[in-house]
Amino acid sequence: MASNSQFSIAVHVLAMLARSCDERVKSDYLAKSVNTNPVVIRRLMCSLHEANLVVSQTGACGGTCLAKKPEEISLLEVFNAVSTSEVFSMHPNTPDQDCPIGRNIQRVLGGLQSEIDLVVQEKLASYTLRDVIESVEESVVRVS
Amino acid sequence: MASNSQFSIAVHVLAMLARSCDERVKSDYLAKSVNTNPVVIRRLMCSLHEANLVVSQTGACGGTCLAKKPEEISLLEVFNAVSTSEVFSMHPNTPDQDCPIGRNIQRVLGGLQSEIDLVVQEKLASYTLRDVIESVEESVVRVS
DNA sequence: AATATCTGTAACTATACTTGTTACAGTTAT
DNA sequence: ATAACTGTAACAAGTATAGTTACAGATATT
Repeated sequence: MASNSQFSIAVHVLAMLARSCDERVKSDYLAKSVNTNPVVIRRLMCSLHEANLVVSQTGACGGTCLAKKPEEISLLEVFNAVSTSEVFSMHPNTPDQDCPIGRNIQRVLGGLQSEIDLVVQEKLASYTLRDVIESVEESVVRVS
Repeated sequence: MASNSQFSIAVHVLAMLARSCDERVKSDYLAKSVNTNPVVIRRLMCSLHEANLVVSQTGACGGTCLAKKPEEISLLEVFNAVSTSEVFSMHPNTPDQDCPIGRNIQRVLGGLQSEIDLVVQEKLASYTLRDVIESVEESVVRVS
């Protein structure tokens, strides 16, 4: 229960919202599909709302809708809305600055990290929520 | 102290070994440069040894050397030797199989994960330990 | 107006992962 | 023999994630 699956849940939930068009969807309903607790969904919705990806309404007959059309939501936006960590982390302790390698390794690793982030972001930016829905539909067709 | 920095430490340590050519390097010495405990280094060496990247010798005057030349060690090999997690994780619980989205989302996300892994791997494969050392040396020159 | 139904959010627990640390068995050079 | 290493087990500490309960606040319905 330790690794971050927020992005996976986010894509799942957003696909559900896209399927419901403009009808508000309740966190209970989404939680059942994801197989988790409604509060987990509502917490996630908070991040998605801050990123302007969804709109929620409180009260009876409340729920959540997409804030944009599926083809206007890239997976990069979703990722940035919920992601926390990088592909690899720097060591938290400062290396020995008296060592030629220790003094410079963080700069080199930082550059590598930036390059990797870039290709990941490019890949994520190349897909929208619409693409996800279409892939899901293809799977549905294949299965039936 | 929670995110995995094994890859960063591995690159740091391997760069140190490359700099010492065929001289055996002790875990105490490496630990000082990385600013951590020698056991952390020895544990990491275990993974690197399994991946045939280093050779160690026990006993007095023991220590570790590179098993190959720096230009023959790609960062992808290093990453695969130590990495554990993916860029994003699947939700651990199985989604509701009675829901059209729930039934298919894992397949779609798995495909995305594979694509992302591929571009990350390509990027990592494009660099060797030699490139890292050269970048470090460049930094040294810049600083002095 | 009263009620039922939602979201938003705080607080707490459980679990798992990573690192740091101590300790010691086994190996090797001197 | 002794000293100096690695390999590795065992445990503590810190932190991140998710699950859960509880409740305040908002809103539609009656």
